[in-house]
Formats: sequence, C-alpha cells, structure tokens
Amino acid sequence: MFSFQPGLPLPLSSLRLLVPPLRLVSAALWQVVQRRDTMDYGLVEEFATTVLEMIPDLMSYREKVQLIMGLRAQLVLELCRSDCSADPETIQPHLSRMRTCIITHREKEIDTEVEASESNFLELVQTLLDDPIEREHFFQDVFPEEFGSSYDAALQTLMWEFLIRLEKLLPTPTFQQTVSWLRPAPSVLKECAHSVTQPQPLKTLLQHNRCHGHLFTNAPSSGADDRILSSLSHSLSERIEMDIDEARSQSQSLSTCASRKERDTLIEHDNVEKELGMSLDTVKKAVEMVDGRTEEWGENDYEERLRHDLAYDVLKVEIVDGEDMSSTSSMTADDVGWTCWTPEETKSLISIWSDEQILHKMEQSYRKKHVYSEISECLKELGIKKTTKQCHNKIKALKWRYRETLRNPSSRPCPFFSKLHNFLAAVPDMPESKETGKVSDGGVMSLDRDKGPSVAVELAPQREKMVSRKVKCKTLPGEQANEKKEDETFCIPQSDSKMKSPPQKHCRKQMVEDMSSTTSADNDTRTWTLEGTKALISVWSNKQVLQMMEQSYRKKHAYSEVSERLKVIGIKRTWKQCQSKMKHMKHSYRQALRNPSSSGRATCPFFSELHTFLANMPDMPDSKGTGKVSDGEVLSSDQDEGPSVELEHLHEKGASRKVKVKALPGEQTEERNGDESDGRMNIGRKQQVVEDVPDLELQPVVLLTQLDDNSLMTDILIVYLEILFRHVHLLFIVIMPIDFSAFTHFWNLGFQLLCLSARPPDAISDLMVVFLDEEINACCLCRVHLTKTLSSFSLIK
DNA sequence: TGTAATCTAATGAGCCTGGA
DNA sequence: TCCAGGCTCATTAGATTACA
Repeated sequence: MFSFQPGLPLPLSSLRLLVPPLRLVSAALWQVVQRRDTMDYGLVEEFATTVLEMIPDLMSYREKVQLIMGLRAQLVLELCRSDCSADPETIQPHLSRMRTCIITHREKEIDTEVEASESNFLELVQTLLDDPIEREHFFQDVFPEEFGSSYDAALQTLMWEFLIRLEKLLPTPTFQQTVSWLRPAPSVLKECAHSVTQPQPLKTLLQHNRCHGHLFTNAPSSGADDRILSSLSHSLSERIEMDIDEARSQSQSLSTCASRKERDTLIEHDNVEKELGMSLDTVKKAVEMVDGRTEEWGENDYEERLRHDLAYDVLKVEIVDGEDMSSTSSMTADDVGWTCWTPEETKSLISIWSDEQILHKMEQSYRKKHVYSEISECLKELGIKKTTKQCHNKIKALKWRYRETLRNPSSRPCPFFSKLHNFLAAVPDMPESKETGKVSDGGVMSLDRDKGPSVAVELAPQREKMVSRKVKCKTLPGEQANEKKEDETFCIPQSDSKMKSPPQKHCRKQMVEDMSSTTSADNDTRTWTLEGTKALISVWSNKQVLQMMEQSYRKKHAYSEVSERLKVIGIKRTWKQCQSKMKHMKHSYRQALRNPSSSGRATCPFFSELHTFLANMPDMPDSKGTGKVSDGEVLSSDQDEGPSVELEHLHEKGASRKVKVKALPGEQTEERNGDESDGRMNIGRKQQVVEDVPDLELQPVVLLTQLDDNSLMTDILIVYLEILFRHVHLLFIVIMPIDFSAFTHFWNLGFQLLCLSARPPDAISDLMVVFLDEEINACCLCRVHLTKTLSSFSLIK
C-alpha cells in the first residue's frame, strides 16, 4: 500500500501531486519504522500521539501506550548507546514525554503493568546513564534479545495497524467529493493552480503514469460535446425560446431530454459518491480549516508544520461545535488574550494537574508558580499552548467551581466535577459544604435530606481515588443504591456551554443526573442545549413533521407536534419555543446557503444536518450551485456545495428494502424500490411508506461503538445515523461494551435502541455488534468487531 | 417570516483581601 | 512579597423578543 514499484521511484515533488499529503506522511512514517531509523522515532511518536489524542478510539489504551512508549523507548536507548548523547539532559525530555503519554491516555483505571513497565524502564535508563560497564553489557547482551527483531516486529505491527486505521478513517475523497467540497471563491483556482506552477513534477508524474499504462483512450463522445457548438450557433431570440422551453420541461419531466438524463445520471452518481463522503463532512470542514491555517505557519519550521498539518488537535477543537476556532488555535500562548479552554484542553489540564507528582509539588510548597509553569510546559508538549498565568487562572476557576458545587449543589453544576473530585476531595483545604455536609478525607458527605433525594459521594483517600476513580452514588434510604463510574456520571463536555446550561435548581441527585450526560431530560425549559437542538433537528427532519409543515401555511399544529415529540424524549419546549428555534436555525441555514464560504457555514453549526431536509424545501434560496428546486424535485444536485446527504445508494443494497413512495392526495402515486431510487425524492412533499418489511427491519437501531469520548467520530456517526434513519429502514448495529454516556447521547436524540429495550441501559455490558450491511460498515468509519454472528443477535432481540 | 435589538449565561481575566 | 480565595468585570455568543 505504501510502497511503489521498485525501480520506478517518483520524485517527491511529483508524488505530492499524486498522493494525498496525509498518506504521503503516513508512508514516510512507515518507512522510518520499517527501516528502523530510530533517531526519527521521535517524530513518528509525536505524530502518533497527536492523532491518538484526537482520536482516542483509534487504538486501545494498551496499543497506544505500547506504540508511543515503544517508539520513544527505542529512541532513548539509541541515545543511551552513544557516549555523546547519553546524558540526563538529553534523555530527560524523552522520559517526561513517555510519562505524559501514559497520563494522557490513561483510562478510568490505572494499568499497573504499564506503570510498572515505565518504572522499570526509567530505572534501566538511569542505570545505563550511571554505569558505563552495565551499559556496555546491556547493549551487547540484553539489547539484541529484548529490543531486537521481535521488538521491532511488534512495533511495526502496531504502527501498521495505526496507519491503516487512520487511512480508513480518512479515506481519500473521490473527484466528485472534492468538487462538491471545494468552495467557489475567486482565489481557489489561483491557490490550487499554484501547486502545479512548476511543470516538471507534473510532467514526470504524467510520464510515470503513461509508462504504467494509465493513459486512457478518448471516451465515447457524449451528448454534451455537441451542445456547445449547438449553443454557439443559436441566435439570441432562439436562445430565449429555448430557455423558456427548458424551464417548462424541467417542471414537467426530466425524462424527455436525453442529455439531461445523462446529466442526471451523473448527478445521481455524484450523490452516491457523496454518500460516502457525507460522513466525512465534518472531517472535511475541519481539514479545510487546517488547510487554511497552514498558511499561517512559516516555511522554515518544518516539524512544527508537520505536526499541525497532520495533527488533529485542531480538528478536535473545531468540529465539536462546528465553529472555527482557528483564530485562537494558531496563536502562541503569549499572543493569546481572552482565549477559551476547550473541553479537551481542560481535560488535559486536569489530567496533568491530577498527576501525583504535580499534586505532590503543589502540596510541598506554598509557592506554586513553578508548578503552574510545569503544567504549562506539559500542556505545551501536548500541543496546548497556555501560559503559566492562564493555567493558574483556569485551575483557580475550576477549583472555585468545584468548591461552589460542593457548598451549594443547587448552584450551576461544575463541569468535570467528578474528575476534580477524584483528587480535590482529598485536598485538606477543601471547604465544608453548607448544604451537602462535610467533606473530609475518606469521609462521606452528609446529606441535606430536606432537599429530597441526594447523593453521598464517598471520598476515599486520594491514592485510592487515583486507582479506582469511582464515585459512589447513594440514594436516600428506600432507594436502590446506584454506582456509577465517574466519567459516566458527571462529565459533560464543556463545549456545551456554547449551547448553554444555565443554573438549575436541583437537588444534588438531580444535578448528578443532569451532569451525567445527555440522557436525562432537558430540564431547563428556556435554553436549547446541544443535545436538545440535535433532538429538535431530528424531530424536525421526520417525514411526518416535514409533511405537516408543507401541507399548510398555518404551521402551529406542526410546531405543536414537534413540541410533543420532544416532550416524549424528555425535552420540554413549547411550540413557540420550537417555532422560534426552528426559525432561527432556518435563517442560519439560509445565510450559510447564501454565503457558502467557511465563515458563512460557521454561522450555521448544524448545516449538514439541516441540509439533509431543508435543501429540498421549495422556499430555500437558490444558492450558488446548491441546486434548484422545482415542483418538488431537485433538478440539480449541490455539486458546488457541501456533500450531499442522501443515502440512496444504500437502497440499492437490498432488494428486500422495498420502499413504496406514496404521493399525497391528489398527487400521482408512484412506486419505487431501492434499486430504482434516483435519490431525488422530495421528502416534504411525498410520503414514504415502507411496506412488507418485517418489524425487525423497521425498527431503527443505533450503531454504537466505543466512541464515547471521541467528538469527531460521534459527530460523524450522528450525522450518518440521522440520515440513515430517514432513508433506510434496515437494521444493524451495535454495541457494547460501551460507555453509558455514548449510549445516552443517542438515546437523548430520540434514537431507539432495540436491543436495549429489555434491559436498563446501565445493565448492558457485553452485547454484540452485528452489521447487516457491508456497505454501511464501510461507511461508518468505525472499528466494529464482529465477534459474534447474526444468530447471536436474534438472541439479543 | 425575517431581522435587529435585547436578554442571558458562560467564562477568562483581573482586582482585593487575608495569610504564610 | 507572593499566593489563594472570593468576587467582579468584560467579552462572547446563543436565545428570545419585538417589530416591519
């Protein structure tokens, strides 16, 4: 995959024209590992670390640690081998990095084996540095055995796995996708063409391909060939008549014109192509932002560029809320003024802050500036540029919020409460809670029983906390004890702040539940949370709702229906609120349509989701190239706009998935099946009825994998599923072991989880993953382990 | 229905005070 | 003098309201 034909190497300048940059770098990294260029392992490790921080689910904790530590360890040993580099000053940064890696990727429970390995390795390195004789013995006898060919083979396997998964995650877009993603702007052509201003690399590349027999003969002449000559030959009056005729023919039928048919075929093909790319829309947007950002980097700092060009630390920030945070991301710590801490950054900060060494240093000295400075440095190593002062401020704010939550549970809940609680609870200077009771080492907070059900948080000593990281939630007498793991219980993404989570008057238990995730009802009836908005979109995009909207000019009943449907899934909003929110979103969507630039899209964070059903609405503006709507049919696809969101290609998959499309009263009835679907149904005007499909296939089932903390993957999945549920009535899925929060995330969006219906969500521990559609499997970009068979699934059902 | 104005919440930064 | 805690202010952005 990464190697070219021997004897016919292309120069890098030509390769750059042919191979996507990410794949090119992947290939280079692979070669480094394959050739065992140990001294370059640092760069390889940095790349892997950055990607894995962004996409934690790409590899398991063990795999991650083994890959990253494995690379770094080889580099350290290589440095130790040489007399000139075997000094603590050179080695120490590498060891610190290994430590950071372990902390960063550490999961709920500390892996003692990993910790022991690290500790032993540190000891080994220290010995090698201190004792030259021991060092000689080690490299002569031990090293070839322990760090020889089998070590390299294991490292190569891990690296290969990593690169392959990355490759699958970000498949190279097709030409059609690229066309659809390219924003029409005057500078685009100039910028794109700039990369091929030097003719030689292009010439070399073309010659190379010619040698490999990729030259194709002229394609058969299409009808469009003569169209240009034909057009040029008409007079003005004829032209006007033709335009009128064409408009008429468009509104009546697409089938009368052969050339149009042909174009539609292309459009359909284009749509099908876009289906695959659809899920990658979010990725694509982020990549665009990254691309834009690379201009800001100087040409000389290659390593820095490499890291940022490929690192998805930028992506992870930007795609969470669909906003372009690039302006702050690219600044140096010193440049930044009023900068936001993203959830990921805050998590990293907490992760470093909660490290025993850091905590110990905090405790040791009243003067803590150097500790904040160290935290700042650690963050910098993770690619998070924050000044000492900013770290200090943030820690202060987090502590303040944590204390406030302790003192007054009815106050605004503290994000990351449980994470902070894991180590702050044991800090001696924590205040006593006014309402919830005392907090002391190893003690239990007493409850304010007058406030109704409450939660007692067991405060184990800090060391124990670091290991178990569990928060015990107790209910009042008479209620069942409930134990939840901390991350499942408290942590809500801070990014949600964008969608607001205002102060709520809850009892402690309520607070815990609210913070636990997105499952619980959206109790605040005034503001729209991220999940609430997504749920609204989900309901809005429902065929019946869209139909109600279309049927009458008076839409109150439709908004009421939306309100009711939201209520069912626990989101209480009046129809007025729904109307207002929908209006607002529609407006944002329109603006984004009119202004297809990235800034325009930034005003509409749910563009992709809205585009799936709003694009076909008759009252939508005819954006530049977005597609014209006429008589309920989309006449041209959005070739110049964002990726299409239709999934008609999925219909093609199964003949059993026969979809009958019934026209509304007065409209002509037509019948389609999946194979015939041309992908241009107007959802709002037509009623789809699925017939003759077993209940099993009618029941949508969510596909979940272990993606809970991965915003990128979750976003992709959400978009994908939302589309899927509208267009495809088949079953696949799922799941487990899975983090509760991931499950609830989808639950809150109103997705039904067939296989979970019989058991409470938190009782699910080891359910199966079944895919009924291979193509979907390919689209989902998920690691799905098919460890059981279909028969297992029927058991689950 | 679209849009501008206003309201509200979240959050980083900074100021003040007391303590080591 | 420095730091932490407590608190306020400024900035930002989403939600809501009012009006054309």
